[in-house]
Amino acid sequence: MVEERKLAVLRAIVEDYVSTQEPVGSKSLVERHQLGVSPATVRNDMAALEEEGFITQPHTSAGRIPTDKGYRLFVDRLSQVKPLTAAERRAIASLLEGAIDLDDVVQRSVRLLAQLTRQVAIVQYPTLSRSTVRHLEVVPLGHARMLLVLILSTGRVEQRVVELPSEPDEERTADLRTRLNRTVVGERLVDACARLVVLPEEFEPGDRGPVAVLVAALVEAMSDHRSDERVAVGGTANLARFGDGFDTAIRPMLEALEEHVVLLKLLGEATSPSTVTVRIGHEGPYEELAATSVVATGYGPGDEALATLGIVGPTRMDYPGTMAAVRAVARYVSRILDEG
Amino acid sequence: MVEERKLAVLRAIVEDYVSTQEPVGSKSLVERHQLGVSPATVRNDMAALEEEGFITQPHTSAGRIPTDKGYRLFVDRLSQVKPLTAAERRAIASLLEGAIDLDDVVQRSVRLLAQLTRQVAIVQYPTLSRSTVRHLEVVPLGHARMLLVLILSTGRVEQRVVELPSEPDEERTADLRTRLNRTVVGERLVDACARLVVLPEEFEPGDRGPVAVLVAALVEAMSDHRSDERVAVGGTANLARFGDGFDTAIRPMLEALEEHVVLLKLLGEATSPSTVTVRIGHEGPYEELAATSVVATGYGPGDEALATLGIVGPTRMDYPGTMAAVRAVARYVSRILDEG
DNA sequence: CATTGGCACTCGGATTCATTGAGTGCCAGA
DNA sequence: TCTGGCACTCAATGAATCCGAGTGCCAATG
Repeated sequence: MVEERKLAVLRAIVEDYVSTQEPVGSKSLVERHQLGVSPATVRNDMAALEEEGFITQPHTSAGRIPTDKGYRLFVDRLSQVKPLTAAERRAIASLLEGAIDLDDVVQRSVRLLAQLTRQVAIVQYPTLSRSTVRHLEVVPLGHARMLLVLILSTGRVEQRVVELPSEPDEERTADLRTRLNRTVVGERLVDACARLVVLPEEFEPGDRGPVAVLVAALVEAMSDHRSDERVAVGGTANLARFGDGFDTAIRPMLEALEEHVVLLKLLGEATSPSTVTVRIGHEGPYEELAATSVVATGYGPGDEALATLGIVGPTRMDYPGTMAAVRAVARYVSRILDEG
Repeated sequence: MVEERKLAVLRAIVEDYVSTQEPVGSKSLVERHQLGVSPATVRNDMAALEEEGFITQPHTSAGRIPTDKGYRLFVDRLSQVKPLTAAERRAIASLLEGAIDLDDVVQRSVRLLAQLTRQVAIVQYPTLSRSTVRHLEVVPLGHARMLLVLILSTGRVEQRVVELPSEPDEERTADLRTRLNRTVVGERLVDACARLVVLPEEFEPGDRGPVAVLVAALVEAMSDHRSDERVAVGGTANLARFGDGFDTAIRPMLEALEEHVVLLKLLGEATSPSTVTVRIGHEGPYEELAATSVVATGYGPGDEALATLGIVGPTRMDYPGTMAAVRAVARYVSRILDEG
């Protein structure tokens, strides 16, 4: 028995099963692929593959389907990168070029990814932790209320309204604006936070109270939004194509899609845009989603992974194609962030 | 034949069908309700109701199910307002009290509505057209770029970055800020737009260019966001409970949920918070959603309908309970907007 | 005249049973 | 090591049957 052919058989099984969604038998295998051997030989290989846990039969007298372990081997060693078509590349470029701001980029990406892969797409909004503060504006609203507007290098704008113990006069406000900006502009969020918390000490004792209130709101805006990271979801209609295990598989999926925390955990740690992470079935963190796989990667300017994007779909999916699409979108988005 | 009893029969049919999800026959009807007549009599009534188009049989020798027309009659004349339980009232109050800003109110409402009705909930973000301008801030970002921050009476904040032909000096900026605020503060968005477009004429001919650029951005921010109204969606996992017509009904639903324009059309015109609109099956604007009903109502401060919220579910739903929940949430949200 | 009990009739859904065929494992032979 | 042959398994398919909930109609009744 040739080891190499055994792997070829596994590859053929995965490919056939993904495209037909039906258990594949030895006969149809030799018909559809040039394996150069008889069905009986393939059967021997299949028996061995099953022994090793790469494939399994749903019931005796049926063809084989890949196990999670089988998909894993396929993804790691058997699949070739499937280049996108020119049309697809153009579609990506033209759709993303038109974006007007950061949020728009994210929303377009999610739609794009869903269309390309025909799966449910998830795009995390860029994390703020790595970005820097571009400007901080303090706007008095009257009645001792202040609007804080935080503008970040990624283009994101955060705002908070805070209530002060008393209405500060115009001069104090201007002074505050200057000093706050001097403290945070150009700094990374983490550093900005660190410098902010000690800022009140530089003020007159009488002014420390109000300043502390402002600082607290700012620190909250910065760190709060770092943990409570937002995600965009698209292509949920593709769930309807899930196939057989409909209500068993779709229910937990719909629930997961409502919980952004769950989605973030699904996407996992942001990796470099050139590395695509594939998590197959049980490898994921949720037992209820054992029938789904995640294909994800990081993205961000300058090859630095600011956030994660990816897709979720049935374990039985076209991994090479999906991985290519995910990687391509991540690269394009990264490039756009580079320019912005 | 007593006309009144016929209606009682229809009511009983609707109630039973909604709770059991199965066609209801004459015998089980008299068992479960105190109609005081025999099955044979009920059969006569049912024949009449079918003749008039209020009920139908899926196939001969089966029980009856209500038609859209039957549900309509039920909703209009037969259903009683089902008061919420004390626990539900408390849940609404406590969940909504904790909201920190407008967006948070909307997001909490959508979750609340989904939980109460166990349907897919949709809440439109309050329309800006009726709200007034509270403050307008102009922040120079350097490199001839300006940040415009628009704060509205509803608490919503819109921002735009505009690029000017040249960097204005500090004095000009301050002057601009003052004059812009004098023009728009306190005005409704529509009026603010109207006054803005003629504003450049008040400036020196040389300054009109930059001012016009700013005005254009502001007008865009105001009117743009009026048409491109946003909606929040929640409780999609409830789609999994849709029942039988799963993939026929769920597919178009998932697609609709991705298209906010479609959702807005589904919700329809905002009505007064005290009026709950019910659109049953074919009464809605989309043929593909003929198996779904919409229960919606307007909400907003001071009984003025700023936006719409509601739920979408199968025609076979608990209308009285759903209507009560929708109305209750709309009232609570309106009250909160009143205070804000 | 509305109501009721009786009765024949319908027909979808469940049950059973036989058939089919794709697919397997195993073995002897090339 | 591969192959053809062969007996075996078992899900899926379809025909035949049964069951019963539910109906419509009618004659009898208060």
